[in-house]
Amino acid sequence: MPKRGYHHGNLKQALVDATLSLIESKGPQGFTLSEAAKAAGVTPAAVYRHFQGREDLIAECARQGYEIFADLMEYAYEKGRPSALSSFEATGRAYLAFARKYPGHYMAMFESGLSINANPELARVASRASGILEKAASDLSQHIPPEKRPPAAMFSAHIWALCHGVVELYTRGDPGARAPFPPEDLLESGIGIYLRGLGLIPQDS
Amino acid sequence: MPKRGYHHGNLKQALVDATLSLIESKGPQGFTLSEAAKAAGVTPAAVYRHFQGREDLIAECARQGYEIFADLMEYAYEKGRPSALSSFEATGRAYLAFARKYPGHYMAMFESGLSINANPELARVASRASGILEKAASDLSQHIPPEKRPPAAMFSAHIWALCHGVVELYTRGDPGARAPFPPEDLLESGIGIYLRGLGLIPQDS
DNA sequence: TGTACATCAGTGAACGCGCGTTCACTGATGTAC
DNA sequence: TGTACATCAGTGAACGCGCGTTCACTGATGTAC
Repeated sequence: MPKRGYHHGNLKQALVDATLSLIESKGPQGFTLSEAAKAAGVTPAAVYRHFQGREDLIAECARQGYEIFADLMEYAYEKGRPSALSSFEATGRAYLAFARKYPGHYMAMFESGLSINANPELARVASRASGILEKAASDLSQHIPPEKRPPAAMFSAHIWALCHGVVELYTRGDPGARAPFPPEDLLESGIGIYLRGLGLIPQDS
Repeated sequence: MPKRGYHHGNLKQALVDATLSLIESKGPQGFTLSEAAKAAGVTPAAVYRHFQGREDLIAECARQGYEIFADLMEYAYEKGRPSALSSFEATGRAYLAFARKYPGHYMAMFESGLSINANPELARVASRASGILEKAASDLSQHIPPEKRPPAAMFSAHIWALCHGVVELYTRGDPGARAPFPPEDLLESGIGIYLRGLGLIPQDS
């Protein structure tokens, strides 16, 4: 990061990075544009060269997050093939891994309260991410007899909700949030029981 | 609410109520102490007669929320008896119903970022709430053969996470959050599949 | 019933502060010739 | 290679604003006698 001199060189990304670490430590509403500027070593006014304001800055963090997230999900999905089951399980694991590894991005995406649809670019990249999980769910649903097959969108929503709940409740380092089990184990076992309920894993395994 | 005159009469609760509706509309970090005071028809300084500050005000909202929440869960649990299964399912439904009916409380409890353990009274009432779900899970686990019985705390955590995920992802009126299914149905079907996976509901129902 | 007095909830002014945003500017960089 | 000039990223001062918090105060209420 060549920061010396009058011109920063790569201020836009430096601001995003500063914002990400502020979000991580103080929450998406817990910091100011001025703080982000200072953290990037720059005057608050300089931010306006690259972003329309605070909201826009957070949106860019979320956008980059969705991009990374979708890539990870895609990679997990591909790697699990050709087994639909292992693909599906891998995407669940990837979800949690992402939340762990990129907490700032995760919070910008899911906890900042920004409206996805207000920003077309954001909507596009977000739907790329969710599309992959839906694809994995749809592949998997082929293995359920048609007459008792629930809509793929439904169990992709179940898994998404379970993943999100585990992240929010058991992953945060909040003093006071006691995690009864490691989140990874919790998610793994939860998904296992769920898939057994769908008849996709033998009952006695 | 007798508000006329110099003395308010019930300012403490009026402040809590004002805060709850501010949280509901602007998020737990999206309002100021001064706004809450103004909404209650009072000078910001008056707040300090009843609370130590903003944080303390939110904590009281959360405390009242946990109290209501625990009562609802308890009621649902009792009402489902003596069937352990129906008790368990009822607590899941109660969770979602609470989140829907008391969004301000819910956000103060789960999205405000306040540390439960920093406030002993808050920790006490919060554990009363989670204790009920764990009890329901423990009752239910008696119906699983001991050798394949997972810890009750584990599947209470699974259900808690699923409930929370459904609320966060599919209940919020955010423009852009399309809910593929009504949250109630999503939760109901998710829990159903999960319980089938545990062998507590016949596979072909 | 009336009066004196203690209590205490809420006031309003004051404080220092950091915010977001604007603006004319400055000075580094890159390019044309 | 050198020079003139256009570009534009970042500066720093300024603005009006609302914040949280403190303080001496005021005036309503309740109670003792």
